[in-house]
Amino acid sequence: MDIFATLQEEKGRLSPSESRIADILLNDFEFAVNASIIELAAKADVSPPTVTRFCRRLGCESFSDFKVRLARTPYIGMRYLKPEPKSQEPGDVAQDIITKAQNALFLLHRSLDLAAIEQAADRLAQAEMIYAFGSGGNSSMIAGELQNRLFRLGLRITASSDHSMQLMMAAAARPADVIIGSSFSGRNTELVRAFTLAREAQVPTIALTQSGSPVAGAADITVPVDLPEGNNIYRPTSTRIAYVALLDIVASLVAYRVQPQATATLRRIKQQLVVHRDGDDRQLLGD
Amino acid sequence: MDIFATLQEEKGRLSPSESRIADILLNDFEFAVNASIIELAAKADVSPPTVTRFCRRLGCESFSDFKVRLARTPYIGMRYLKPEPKSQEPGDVAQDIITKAQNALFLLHRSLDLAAIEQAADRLAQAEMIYAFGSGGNSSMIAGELQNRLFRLGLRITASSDHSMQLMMAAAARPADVIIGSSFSGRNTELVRAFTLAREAQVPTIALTQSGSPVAGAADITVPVDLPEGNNIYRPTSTRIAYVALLDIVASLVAYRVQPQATATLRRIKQQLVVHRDGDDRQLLGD
DNA sequence: CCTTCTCTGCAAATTATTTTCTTTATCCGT
DNA sequence: ACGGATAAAGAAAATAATTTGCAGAGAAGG
Repeated sequence: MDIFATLQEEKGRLSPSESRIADILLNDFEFAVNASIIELAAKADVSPPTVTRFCRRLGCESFSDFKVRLARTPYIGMRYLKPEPKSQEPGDVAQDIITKAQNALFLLHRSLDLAAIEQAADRLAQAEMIYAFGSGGNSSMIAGELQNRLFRLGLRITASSDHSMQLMMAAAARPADVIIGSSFSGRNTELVRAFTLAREAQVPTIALTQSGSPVAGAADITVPVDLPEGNNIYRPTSTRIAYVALLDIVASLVAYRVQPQATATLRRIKQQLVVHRDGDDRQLLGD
Repeated sequence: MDIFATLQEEKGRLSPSESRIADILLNDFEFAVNASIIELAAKADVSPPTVTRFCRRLGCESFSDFKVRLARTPYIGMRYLKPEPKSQEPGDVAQDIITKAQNALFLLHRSLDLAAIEQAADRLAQAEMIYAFGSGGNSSMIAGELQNRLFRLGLRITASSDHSMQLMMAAAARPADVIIGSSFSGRNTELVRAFTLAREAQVPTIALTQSGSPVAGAADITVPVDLPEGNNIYRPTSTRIAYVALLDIVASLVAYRVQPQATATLRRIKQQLVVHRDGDDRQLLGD
């Protein structure tokens, strides 16, 4: 558990002095990670022992343990609160995007619903046919990636970003199949319609979307993805990265469930590539 | 600059005692971040002053500065050396994938060629028409994403994962256009062919690929992506995540270069979505 | 108004880190 | 091979940081 999560929980119960220490952590992380206990105490206007006690309360062994944990928290999370990047310099832009992406991964990891993911993996592994739906650019990429990942495991899967096709496919699907759909906003009403249709036909549905959203409500299994979004309209959403990672997790779990079949399929695919290319089999599976 | 990068540079020049300290950092990171200078010295079989000197040599102010930097490095980088994940439990798999992804982002950030990126962004921003090429699943996703990101900025762009189409498009392109292609392996010979064709027709080309590879050699501008790959064939490549992030960086820089145009285009796109959906404009640009 | 509890700082004790100084080992030119 | 220079590394001392123990202040509750 990281420091800031604990801090969140304990917040109400902190004494005035301790709150002042907490404020410094939140407002001046840079100072806090680099400060000695004496400097930190001075800045918070408390005595060093109070800082030690504060650390203990947060579940740390000692001040140095606290420092290490503090430094190790993907403090990145804090930056969401900070204003947008300083400049348009490539270095700053790169730094900002990498940070946001790492942050998104961190938040994803913290909020993963493993039970839902496992359920989804079970269903996918057993499906006779998988339909992957997603529209609007980002989600269509996710649907495509699902196909890209899962066909390699020997699963039967098709992806579609076309609403009309999705409806027809939902109508054609059978109870042994699975429909999996992605919606970043959770407000893709056409996807809701397809899910509803599937439900009537007893076809199981999995949604990768915001929890509590219409899309989530229409699916049998929801793998929730709840991340805050940046507000710079020029900035592509780091949420995409989180979705791709989530998808990797799901695909990996599916892979373990269908392992023998997957190994054989992968071998055939790889062989095909090697023969077709230049015989160097160190290359990736698919470019 | 992070500790491990410096360590890499200094490696050859370290004395025996210092090498022993370095070994501990590399082999037992967990111990190292939590140890006091005395414990670390004892484990390395050196005296505490030697540890202090070691820290200074690595560019740190003091041992505590060293500790903080050590703790803050996405130490994740180290895990590449470690064996594959412990189990098939969802929690472990998730942890492993998130770690690998963060690691990939970290390595990407460290190795970014900002000059090349800037050149690429310049070219893209000025292009009359952009052709995005990529095949084989992963790279076709990247080509699609390029389109998904850049059309929003008001740029004219089409993506293709079809080799024959790519050749025809390369032949149809004019010198004021730009061809941008992705290849994870750098060995996509069809892409090399398309680039070569483009070069003959004086159409500028940009490659997102491994540096030193055939694809890189055939392009005018190469934005290098050089990352080690995991070796678990069931594991999708975290390199994809790095590519997506790289693409975000490029797209952001392009956005700044075409800002007025982009703002107008984005407004129109957003308006379209709001009207078409339920009038809630807090939703993402494209699902 | 007293008791009791919590919060907090002070000073002492402990522990950690750095500095200084010295020894040892190594390298190089004669 | 021999001295001298230089670098490496430890011992001990000095300094700084951290924790502990204790006691006072103040609030809450009877």
